[in-house]
Amino acid sequence: MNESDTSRHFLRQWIEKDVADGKTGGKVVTRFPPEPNGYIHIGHAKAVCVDFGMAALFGGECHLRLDDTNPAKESDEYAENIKKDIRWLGFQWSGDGDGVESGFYNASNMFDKMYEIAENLIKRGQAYCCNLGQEEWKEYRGTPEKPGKPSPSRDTDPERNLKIFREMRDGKYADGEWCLRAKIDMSSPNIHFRDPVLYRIRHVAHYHLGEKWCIYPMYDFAHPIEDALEGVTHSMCTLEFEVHRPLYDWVVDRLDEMGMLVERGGVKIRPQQREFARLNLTHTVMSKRLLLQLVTEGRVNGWDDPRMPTVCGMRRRGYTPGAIREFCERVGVSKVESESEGALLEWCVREELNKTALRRMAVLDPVKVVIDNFEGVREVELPNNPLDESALTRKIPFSREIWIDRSDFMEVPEKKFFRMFPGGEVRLRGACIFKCSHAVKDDAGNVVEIHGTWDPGSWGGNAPDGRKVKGTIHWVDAATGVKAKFRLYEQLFTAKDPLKDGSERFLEHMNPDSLCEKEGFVEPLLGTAAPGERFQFERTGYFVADEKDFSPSSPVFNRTVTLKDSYKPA
RNA sequence: UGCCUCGUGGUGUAAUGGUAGCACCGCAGAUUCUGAUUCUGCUUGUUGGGGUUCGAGUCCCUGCGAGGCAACCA
Repeated sequence: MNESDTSRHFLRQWIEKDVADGKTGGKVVTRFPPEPNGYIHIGHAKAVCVDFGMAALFGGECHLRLDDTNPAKESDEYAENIKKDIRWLGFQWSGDGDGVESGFYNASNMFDKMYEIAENLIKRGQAYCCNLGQEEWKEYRGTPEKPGKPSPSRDTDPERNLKIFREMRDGKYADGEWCLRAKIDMSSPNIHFRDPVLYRIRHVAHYHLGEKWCIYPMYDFAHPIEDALEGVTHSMCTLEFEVHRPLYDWVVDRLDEMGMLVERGGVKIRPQQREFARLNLTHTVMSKRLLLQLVTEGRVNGWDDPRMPTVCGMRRRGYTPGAIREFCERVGVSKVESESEGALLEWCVREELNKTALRRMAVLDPVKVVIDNFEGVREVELPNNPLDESALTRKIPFSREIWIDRSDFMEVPEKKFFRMFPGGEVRLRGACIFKCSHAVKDDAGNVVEIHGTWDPGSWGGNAPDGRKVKGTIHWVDAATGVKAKFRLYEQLFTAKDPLKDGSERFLEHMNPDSLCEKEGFVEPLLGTAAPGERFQFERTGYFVADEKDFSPSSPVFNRTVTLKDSYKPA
């Protein structure tokens, strides 16, 4: 990615201007703030690319901050996997790798500061404790069309508020009994200004801090504080937070009044929030809740199921970090809610793998071919990657009996089928020209064995008389081929938008054929592949040795993506 | 019917008052020992109406459409 390739989208122009205006104190600082309550998916990957990408573009830094302000749903397992996935995507926060991790933050590490700020707000008469119940709360808040009305506690004096707030902290009250609210404007057209809740009581242990707190800050209060205290200059998030922005600015203003904004290069750093459209992908769902449902109901085999849009799922599928980054670059950044096509992601994957994946031959649905006039064993030499000479070549044994794919044979060829059929000639990739004589069938009419002869003058693949053979098919030597399992993946959902009938009915759109398991043979070399290693199986697709289930004695390959196929029977 | 945001080919995005461009998808052809790759060509677009301007996708007004906001979630 160089500068001219990068789109000059509105966020970039925004930051450019702030840098020019000297607002950043010499360093652009962004942040990626996931909540550790699930695995990150391709949608988060776009945010990671934007957050880390913009920082890198301006020579600044991007913090990884776990926004762990709601202990009810968060866990260390999620936290660790988020870090792993971001590293895998190819991004680094300051100090990652040398154990310092100065660019890594937990929101929960700022709880002391947040509490102090909350007390300050109370003392300044800008926040108060409120004990409205759920129902009353709703009634007092009003609706978007109707202004709210003040809580009876709105004008309690700071002294008493401070006392109650400390009692909240000390565990004197039950969940929901009291909360701390900002004192702003109950009649604002923006509901987030109607005295929003700043702190709520939650008698729940925090995965990171244990029992230290029983009150926890709300996102709208915590986020601007985190940004400000970390010296973040540009805080980018998704569109639904646009309405929260005035509140974000309100908190930053209060921090400014309290003299709590950090200074850098003689400049007071005022964090600013801007919003861009989240990534949506066709034929999948992106909501953490729905993905969790797929996992817990066993509709897929875990968060890292290769059909999942999670980063760990895509990794297991064989997608590359580079392809994912390229995809995020290509879909662009804007404020238009849109749905990108999965085809573009697949194109990015093929684009990279075509250049880098070693070529191999694998037969997924084997049928035996006997070359009646072939004797002994010969060796075929083929390039590991015809696009990259430095990848060198490999040698593959070839003998009288081989496996080919069932789909490469037709007893009665249709028009424009130029693979194997009785009476026709086909090239066996890298080996020779073969003329099929007949097929042996079982009682049910299934082809069980194909016979024919080779042209002894054609070793290497070219006819001695220069005659053209249009079709070339792949094969695996039966004597030395290695048995292998293949997992063929397709879209998890048949509908472009699985949520079109509402999220409660999205399961109805699941693709029953999203996973198809096959058993066949691969060329001998593949028995020693490393888990996670990616290949192109010629004429078939890109595959990866499964990172969990592959072993030399029982090779398992996941299909990453098929090769483009322009074969259309006439 | 409150407030906020957004409408450019099938999809995603560019054009920042001056020739509507790029990519993916699709289609057609060339090359090819992968029906892949590569190469060439093609189809398809500014939400309607009014206004400002020499000139509007861009600015203004208005209609239409889409989305967001009424968790003590993030």
